[in-house]
Amino acid sequence: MRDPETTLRQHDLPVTAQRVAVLRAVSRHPHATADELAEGVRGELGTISRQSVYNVLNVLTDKGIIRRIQPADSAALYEDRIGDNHHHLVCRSCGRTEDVCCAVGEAPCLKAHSHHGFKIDEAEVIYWGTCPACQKKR
Amino acid sequence: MRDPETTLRQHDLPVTAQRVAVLRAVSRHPHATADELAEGVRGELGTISRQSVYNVLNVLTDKGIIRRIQPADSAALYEDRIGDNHHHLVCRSCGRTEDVCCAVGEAPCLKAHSHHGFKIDEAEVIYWGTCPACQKKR
DNA sequence: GCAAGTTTTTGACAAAGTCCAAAAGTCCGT
DNA sequence: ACGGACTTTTGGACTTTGTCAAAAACTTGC
Repeated sequence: MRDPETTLRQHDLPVTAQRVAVLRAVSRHPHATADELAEGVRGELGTISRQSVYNVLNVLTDKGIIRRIQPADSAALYEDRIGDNHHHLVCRSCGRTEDVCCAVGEAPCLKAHSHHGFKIDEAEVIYWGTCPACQKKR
Repeated sequence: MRDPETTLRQHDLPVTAQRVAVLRAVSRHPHATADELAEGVRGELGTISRQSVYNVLNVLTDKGIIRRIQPADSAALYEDRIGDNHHHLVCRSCGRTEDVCCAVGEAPCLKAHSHHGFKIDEAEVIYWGTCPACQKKR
């Protein structure tokens, strides 16, 4: 992703310190929650309100600049990488999240076209399992 | 699904009025939230506490009697159909949820074996789109 | 029936987000 | 630069979804 300010201008968004800092935080910490990102931003800006973090994340998500994923039993996570159709692998016991390239050929999962008259725009895949560290623990 | 009492006994669960009623409610209303199910149960039993609904749903989910799905921006939904590897289609604007049989051949999506050392036990697929009713509205 | 062990209930609590109105900032034309 | 119009940010209250804990009420097996 190019630098935050340019990205914001390309999407007709006024450039504010908060938005720049949130974008950088998302870049630095992929798969972070809103609260974790808020912490990251505070390290850079000093302070930011919880509401602003949500505002910014919502705007950026709406514009397609970042992507929100919401695994079960966890707060929403945000990430930088967009448009490359990758999926996620989540550990059931610790919540650790990893990226996974689409497993078979090119996006076979998207083929459920027009079922029930729905217009489908995305297929989201989440693989559930146990990460190496948690396998050892038991 | 066979009758609720038999199902409970098969899993060594004491048969209580609440459990039977919740099971029936899940059967009657696939893809309902905990609150909607509570309403359904009240129509049958008169009253049930919110906590009991959660207790029962958790026990049933743990035993694999029902399945919980948790689409983004929605409370958890519960359903009867288990073990047939079907997925879900969710309307972004109204939240309507439909079942979808696995789109291509037999569960191609499950093939992301052992990525990152994870032991994968389930691949969950959610198709996002717009349902027919919401397409008309705009 | 009775004892032993589970469930259910009630009420308080926690996490993640949203709503609202006031204060502060950004951008654009001059 | 500067001012005004418009957008963001803030802070606080509120909502939703769900969990925790202790007491009261059930189920079950003998």
